[in-house]
Amino acid sequence: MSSTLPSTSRSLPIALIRAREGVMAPIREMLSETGITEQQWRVLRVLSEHGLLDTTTLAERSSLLFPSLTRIAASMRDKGLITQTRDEIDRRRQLIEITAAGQKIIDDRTSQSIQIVDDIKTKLGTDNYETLLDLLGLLDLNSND
Amino acid sequence: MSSTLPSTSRSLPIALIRAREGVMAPIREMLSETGITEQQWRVLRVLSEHGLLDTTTLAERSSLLFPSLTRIAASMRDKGLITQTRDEIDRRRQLIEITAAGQKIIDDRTSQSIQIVDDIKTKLGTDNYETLLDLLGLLDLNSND
DNA sequence: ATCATTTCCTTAACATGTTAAGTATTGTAA
DNA sequence: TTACAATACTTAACATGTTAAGGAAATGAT
Repeated sequence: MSSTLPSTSRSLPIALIRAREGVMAPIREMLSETGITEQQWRVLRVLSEHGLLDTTTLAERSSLLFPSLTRIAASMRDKGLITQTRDEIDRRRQLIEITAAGQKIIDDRTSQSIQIVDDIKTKLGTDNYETLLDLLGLLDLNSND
Repeated sequence: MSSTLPSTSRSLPIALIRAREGVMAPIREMLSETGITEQQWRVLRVLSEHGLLDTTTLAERSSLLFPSLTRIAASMRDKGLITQTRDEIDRRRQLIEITAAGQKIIDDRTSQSIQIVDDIKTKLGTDNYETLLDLLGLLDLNSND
């Protein structure tokens, strides 16, 4: 198909990193006053949306590797943002739930978050925004091609 | 524009992370035998394309933060993949260049890299691939909107 | 010339990414 | 029931991401 590598300025991995920087910059700014990281925000969002989850499912839905989530969950438990309990039926499993304090971090920033998403939609155009999500979905390993 | 946050399954930051996973998986597999990381590969690619570069320009073109590049460059120098020299005119600057050993790592894997890119183009379709790069470019902070 | 500012880079500290090895519990099959 | 395999995590070790502080050289204003 091609006979040469694309210029690094037209490289998909680099484009993905830079796009992520652009998207995350305002979110990070929003979170700077909370003392939580972008990853912890993602965990809170997933827990808020799905309720009680085991660690494996939480890792998958928040796109975090297991060892990262182990550390992040410990840190979030210490901050009182989540609770961890053992599944009494399958004692290997750990069940994680958001606390009121964790939910409040989300609730207090919902309108600001919506504004950030809307700014991106405006920048791209809504059609392009949806197209972009669809194309990115095609690259996802764990999707059904 | 919107009144609710998107579901986390339709979140742009998460979609970007997952797409990156999908794109990088075969590249990581390719690099596993070399002992260099995905970031070091990026540095080699940029240096190979642009020749001698100062650290600031190299960081920008390889999309690495300065402190990361400081560590990565030290490690790559120790491995003999790059050389670091001081700019004699502006002695604050450091000039970095790829070595023959570094270039060989690229040369030995060029066809395999092209194949990986082609696989992605095939998966998306070439038009979609170009569209995706263009849309991602719109999200880049440092681009001229 | 001198001092403050800016630029270019390094170091530090902590969080996460990544791979591999380890532990405890459950499932399975002889 | 016992031994082997699989599952659900945890820990370890090292690399990178991220923010803040620091150091050295150049620039600019006085």
